[in-house]
This record gives sequence, C-alpha cells and structure tokens, in this order.
Amino acid sequence: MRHWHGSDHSGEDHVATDRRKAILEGAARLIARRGVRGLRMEELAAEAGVSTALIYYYFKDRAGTLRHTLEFISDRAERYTSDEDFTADPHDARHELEQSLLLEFQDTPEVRENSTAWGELRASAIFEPDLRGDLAGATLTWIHEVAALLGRISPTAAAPALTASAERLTGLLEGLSTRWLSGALPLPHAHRLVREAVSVEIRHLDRQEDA
Amino acid sequence: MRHWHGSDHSGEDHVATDRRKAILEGAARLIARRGVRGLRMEELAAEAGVSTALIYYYFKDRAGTLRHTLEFISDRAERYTSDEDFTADPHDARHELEQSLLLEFQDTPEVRENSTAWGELRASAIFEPDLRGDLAGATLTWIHEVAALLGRISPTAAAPALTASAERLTGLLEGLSTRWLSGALPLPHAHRLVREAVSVEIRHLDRQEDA
DNA sequence: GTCTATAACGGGATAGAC
DNA sequence: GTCTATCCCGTTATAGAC
Repeated sequence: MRHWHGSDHSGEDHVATDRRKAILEGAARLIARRGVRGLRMEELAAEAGVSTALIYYYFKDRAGTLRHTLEFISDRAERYTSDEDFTADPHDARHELEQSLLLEFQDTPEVRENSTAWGELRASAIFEPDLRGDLAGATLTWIHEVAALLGRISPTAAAPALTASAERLTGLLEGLSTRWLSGALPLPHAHRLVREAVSVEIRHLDRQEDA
Repeated sequence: MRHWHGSDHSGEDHVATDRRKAILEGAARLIARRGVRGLRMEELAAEAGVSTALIYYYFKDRAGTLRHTLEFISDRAERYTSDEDFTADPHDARHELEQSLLLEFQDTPEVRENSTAWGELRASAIFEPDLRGDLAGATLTWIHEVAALLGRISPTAAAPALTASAERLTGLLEGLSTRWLSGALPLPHAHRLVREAVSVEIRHLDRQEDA
C-alpha cells in the first residue's frame, strides 16, 4: 500500500551481491504469489536459483529473510510524491494526488508485489505486535503526505480536517486494495471509486473551510 | 467485517451436538487470537476440551475445519439491518446506518473474532481462489444493505450513486478495521472517521440528486 | 462418538565439503 | 561464498481400542 516509481536501485551492482538481490526479488515474487505465510525457503531457493543454505547464510533464518524482503520492497516502493515539483496550482496538486492514489491499482507485478506485501504486513501485525512499529510509522508518513497534498488543494482547510480526510482516503485505499487483490473488485471500478472519493473529500474540505 | 447481534443460534442444542459447537467456538476464539494460519489442531482440541481425532471425525481435515468455522462465524454475524423496523424517517435511517457501521468497531471478543475472521478470509482469498465465491457474495449483500439504507436517507439519489457510496463506506470500513485490529487506530478515532465518512457521503448523495 | 497413541510428512535449519 | 546431504522438529492426520 505504497507508491513506487521504477526499480531504481540506483548504484553499482557488484556481481558478487547479485545473488543476494536475486533472493530478495524472488522472495518478493513469491510473497505476491503465496503470501508471507506461504513462503517456503526451498521454493525460494529454486526461484532465486540458489541453494537454501545460501539464503540462511545471507539472512540468518526465515524471519530474517522476511524482514529483509519487506524492507527491500519498502525501499523500492518509494513514495510517488516528489517534493520537487511543488506547484502552488491546486489543480496540479489534485492531479498529483489522484495519480499517487491510483498507482495502488495497476496490474503490474511490481504493484501487486508491493500491495500484497503491504497487506500481508498489516494482516500479520494483528498477531505479531513486533511488526506494528514500522507499519505505524509508514502509515503515518503516508497519511501526512496525502494530507499535505490535500492542503495544497484546499489551502484554507484546517489541519485536523486534512488529516482526517487523508486517513479516510488511505484507509479506503487499503480496503479497496485488498478487495482488488482478492478478485472482488475490477481495476476500472476501483479507479472510479477512488477518483470519486477524492472529489468527495475535497468538496468536503472546501465546504468546511468557512465553518 | 459484518455486523452481529447476540449469538442467537436459535434452536435446540442437542447435547450430542454440543461438542461440535464447542469446537467451532473454540476455533473462532483461536482464530481471533492467532489468525487462520496460526490455528493448530492440537491447540484447538485443548481449547474445545476434546481430542484432535474428534475434530477430524467431524470436519474431515484442517481445511474442512476452517471452512466450517468461517461459515459458523459468518452465520452468527447476522446483518444488523433488520428489515422490520423500516421507518420512512430519513433521520432514523441515518442513525441506523451509523450504528450498523460502528458495530464493526467495538472491543468485545465477539466483534474481534468476527472482524478478525473476516479480515483473514479476505487476506486468504488473495492466495486461495476457492474462498472468493462466498466472500464476494457476502460483500455484495453487505454493499446492497448499506446502499438500501443510504437510499432511505437520500430517496431521490440514483441507484448507481448509492451503490458507489456503499462500496466506499464498506471498503473504508474494511481498511479501518484492519488498522484497528493491528493496533494502529484507536477505537474513538475510528468512530469519528466513520461518522464523518457517513456524513460526507450523504452530503455527496444529496448534492448529486439534482444533477 | 470419543479417546490414546503413533504414523507420516512438510519444511526450517545446519554440518561439512569444496 | 556456495553447494549437497541430512537432521529434526512441529503438525497434521490416522489406526484402533473403548
């Protein structure tokens, strides 16, 4: 449930480190296919073209592998919101917000991987309190980013109102994303619902401004 | 992610069938504690006060136990919407809608069990297409019920608009519910967000009416 | 119908060679 | 760093007595 631009693992791929990366990428693929809890170390080894022992060599144990994978996914799932092209124009901001939200709903392997992993993380956190910290932080960041965009669209709206709207929009996205991934919501429909949600919230904020 | 009134397994509890029920109830409790994938047959046997063999006798295998449990939970998670007290008064309808949605967010064992199970079901459906059928049906029913309530509040709103609003509200609920269960969203805050969402959507529908 | 005891297996993890 | 081979534990599932 985060946005992403291409896999710009900006930098040098030392041939030696390639296997490590292959494992993480394979893990990301497998998690998207089978879920965090469906990940089998042996299957991962096959997927990455290495032995199971090597995975343990790199990542200590299954939990470590999982941690690094989720981190890996998290890293490449950079926020779409680029602070650079900050325009004052509310129209641009709105477009930017919509785009950023709609990115969650694309039928590409990368998006599926990231969304799936995020959903798995959330679901796992219900039973494993250890995971909650990171998750809470990432969610908060996301909410603030959305709130900031909303603030550019409705400059006079109060901060708490912006946050509440952002919480609803991101919460909705998480709900719809799970529906989409579980085959219950076709992409075009998801897109329509999100776009409408954005406009509904913006109208709400504009209405509140003078209250 | 469904509403419920008390466990009114209306009918005769033949003493013989009681163990079956005990198993299902125990399973519901354990799923709420450990998740679907954390459910251990032996632990379930202990929780229900029976032997593992008996569980297999009743439900064939782990998958069967899971199926019956989720069905059991589904059954007792009756829709709150009671078709009887149909008042024409939009104010009542609105209250009813809010209550029905807020029921998802209560810190009682039963609600936690149902919400957790529902979330687990959704999450599992991403990787197990077999589960999708039931889930889709239940979701659709829920959406229609919410849409019907919205229709009583905004009688002149068009059907597609009602459905879209219902989809957003229920989708939001699923998203927020997961956040709540994973400790990322305090209950009072969830309540506020839901109430606001309702009023935002209603205002949206009222605005659309004359378009 | 219900139990005790145990078989059968999947999958995480490691030893040790290269 | 990387592999092959294997151990071993937790869990599911069943056999068979009552």
